[in-house]
Parts: sequence; structure tokens; C-alpha cells
Amino acid sequence: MPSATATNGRETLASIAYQRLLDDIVGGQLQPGTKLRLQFLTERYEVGNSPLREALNRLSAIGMVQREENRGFRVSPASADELSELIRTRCWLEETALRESIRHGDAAWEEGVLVAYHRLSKRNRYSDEQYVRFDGTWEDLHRAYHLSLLSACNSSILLGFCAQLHEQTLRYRNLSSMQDYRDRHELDEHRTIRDAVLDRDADAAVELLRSHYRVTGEIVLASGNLS
Amino acid sequence: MPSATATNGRETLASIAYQRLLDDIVGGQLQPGTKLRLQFLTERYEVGNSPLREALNRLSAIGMVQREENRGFRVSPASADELSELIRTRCWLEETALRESIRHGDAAWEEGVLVAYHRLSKRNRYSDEQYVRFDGTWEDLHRAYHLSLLSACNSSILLGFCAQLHEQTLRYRNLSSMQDYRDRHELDEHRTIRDAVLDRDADAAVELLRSHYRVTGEIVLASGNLS
DNA sequence: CAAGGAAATAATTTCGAAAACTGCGCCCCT
DNA sequence: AGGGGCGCAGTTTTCGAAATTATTTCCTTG
Repeated sequence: MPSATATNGRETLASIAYQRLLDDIVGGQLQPGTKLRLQFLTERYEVGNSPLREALNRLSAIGMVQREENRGFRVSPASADELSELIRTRCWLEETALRESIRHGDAAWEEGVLVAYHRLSKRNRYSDEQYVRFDGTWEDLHRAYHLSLLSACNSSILLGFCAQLHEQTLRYRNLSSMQDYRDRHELDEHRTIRDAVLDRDADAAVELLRSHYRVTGEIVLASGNLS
Repeated sequence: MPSATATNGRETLASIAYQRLLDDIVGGQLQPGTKLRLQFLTERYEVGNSPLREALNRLSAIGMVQREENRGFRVSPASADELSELIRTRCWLEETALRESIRHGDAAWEEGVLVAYHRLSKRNRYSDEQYVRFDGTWEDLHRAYHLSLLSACNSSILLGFCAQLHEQTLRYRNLSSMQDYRDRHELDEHRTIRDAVLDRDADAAVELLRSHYRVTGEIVLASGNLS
């Protein structure tokens, strides 16, 4: 998201609450549609009324929570329709960003992609041979890898939009059962994308990337429990 | 922006403050970089501390104000570089949206475009033969017209991003002198775009739209007073 | 005279409680 | 039996002040 925030000195309670709320919504601890009562949140996060409201207002502006005048906040609902729209939009925006990135990216960008892939490949998504819901670090590396592909597109605004869409789709991914990813060879997909990108083969890279997102979308949709 | 807000009953002070702040920032009454002290704002808008902070937090999430931890808020700075980036990004996103809209738009969409153009054409931008800074209604019709073109793109998310970019570029437009628009025949441009769109000539429509935005950008850039 | 540092000032952030609003059940009336 | 207000409980929104953090001022010291 367009982080219009220079994180300077000590963190503020509002920002802590923001981060934890975002994590819990994206991670699925707070299910779509959940009513977010202030009293509940103050107990859960041990933060006062005001910082919580500030966090919720920020989240409402990026679509993670819904705000209803005089009726408080709730976690944004999730639907199959919205997921389709999300993936469609993401394919459009990332196609643009990726093509621009491939056209304008310099050596430093290539190295950034390489390093991001390398870091991702070294971390196993599932620790302990069992599927864990939220590795955190794997997701961070995954996000970093995908954004590194687009990072030379010459528009931090577009990059911010893509990051926002990444977060939204991540939420859907976390809503579905991790079991459904069992047969997925994500690392292979990430590698082939990397190779196409570093070969500057824009058409191939775009097609691979779009397929990568579409397949994920299909799995999440198939795993059900969306209205 | 993705208005995750169902505006139900009576408006809240935070929302009123939000709207007025947005108007003043976009309209240029609050210049880029201006420090937004709470005391100043409470006097200016006659609204308390808390609703103001909520409004500022929302605005920070859409990039209209910058937030610095423990140092308050200021109006987002404006620069020639950011304007270029804004216009570039806008061209990309609206190209996508316009092509999709032309592909999928139905009769109701066509009529919406027609009506939006008609309303815009009937209102003169400059009342009283002198250039007024902010007509309000003209801008509303202008925004409505441009969004009507994209409204059939089948992605409210993309539409929201386009609306956000529209607002940002409008701010830059309002920062430059209206005098510089003297020789512009904007209505002609809007009409030719409308015709290409209703003819379903995507290539032509996209080219006209991009040129429309680029010319505006050139004028604003040329009129100076950007860092 | 410059630099460093502590008090004083100013601003932001957070808290606790009051005020306003919503939703719901109850009662009364027709 | 049905419909419309009334008021109560619960929640959100807002306020005013306290706590925290940044900034300025001014004094001391090298």
C-alpha cells in the first residue's frame, strides 16, 4: 500500500494496532464479516480506544475493513466474486508493471530479483513437515520476491497498488485450507517466472505470472467456504 | 478510492472533516507540504481532536497527507516527478479500464457515457467570463464523465484506483494557474473521446484519452511552481 | 565563541468519561 | 392481531485533559 508514512522514532500505539489488526485480518484470525467492537478490540490488543479507531480508519481506506457511519467497523466480507475481481485486476496491473519493469530494469534490478528468489527458495514454506497456517517469514519473502519483479516499473504508485492487491489476495489464500496447496510446486513456478524475466522475455513472463495467479485463485475458489 | 464505506444514517464529524480536508487539499487551499497542526485544524473546521485525527488517518492511507510517527501530519508534497509518475500510471490504468469497458459495456453503459457527456457539456467551466478557481459542480461532472467511460470495466477495484488517481491529478491541476488553460478546448477533446468510445474504437479512444491526460500534464508542468 | 546539554515550551498521542446514536423490546392504542 | 411510538441497554462517536514525545531556549563548559 502507498506507505505515506515515514516511520521515524518510537512507534505509536495506533501503528502497532494497525499492524496487528492487519496481520489478524490477512491471516484469517479475524474472519470476514466479523463485527469489530471497540471493547473486544481493546481487550484483545490491550490498546485504548483512540489508537484503535485510528488504525481502523486507515484499514478502511485500503479496503480491509468496512466502516458504517455510527455503526462501527467490521472485517470486509469475502466473496467468490470479489476474489475473481481481485485476481482479474491483479493480472492487469501486474502485467503492466512487469512489462515496464522488464523494459526499464537495470543490472541492480536483475540482481534484486535474483536475490529475492534465492532467499525465497531457501526457506521452506511448511516447517516441521506439517502445514502451518502462517509462517510469516515465508510470506514476507514471497511478497518481496513478487514485488522485486515489478520494482523497476518506474511508478511507486503502481507498485503500491500491486502491493495492496497482493495483501488482499493473501487474505483469501489464508482463508482456504493449506491442504489444498499440497500438490502445488510453487517454487518451480517462481523459478520459471524468474528465468523468463531475467531473459527479458516479457510475453512469456507475463503469461507465467498470470497463470500463477489464476491457478492460485482456482484453488482458493475450489476450496470453498466463500459466499 | 475503494470506498469501503456504506454511508448510512447521519454523517459523523470525522467524515465531514475528511471531506472538507480533502476538498481543501485538492482545491489547493492547503498547499503541499503544509504542516497540519491539530490546533490550527480545530479552529479552521470547528471540529474536535478525535474526528480530525480519524480523517487525517484516512487521508494518509490514500496518499493525500503524510504521517510521521509522533510528528503529526502534513499535506503531501507535490513535485514535477510525482506528477509525471501520476500521469504515466493513470494512462496505464485507464487504458486497461477503457479497453475492458469498450469490450464489455452494454447499452446502459453507452447511455451513461452519453448522459455524462451531455451534462458536462451544458455546464460552462468558467462562470462570469472570469476564471474561477473551483467550480465544484463542473469538477463533479468532469469526474463523473471520466469515470463513466471506465465504469463497465468489470472491476470496482480498478475503478477505485482510477478515481484515486483522478483526485491526485486534480490537485496538481488546481495548483497551477487556471490562466494556462485558456486556449484549451477541453469540450472538444471530451467529445471526440466520447465518439470513439461509442464507436467501440478502442485504439483510437485510448490514444485520445492518453493524449488528453498528457496535454493536461504538460500544461501543469509548464505553469511551474513545482519543485 | 562554539558545542553540548538540561530545562522549558509546544506539539502530538493517548486515556477516561460524557454525549449521541442504534437496535430492540415493550407497551399502548386502534 | 397489527402497527407505531417510547425508552432502555449497548455501542459508537466525541470531548477535555493527562501523558508522552519533539523542539526550542538558554545556560554552562571546554
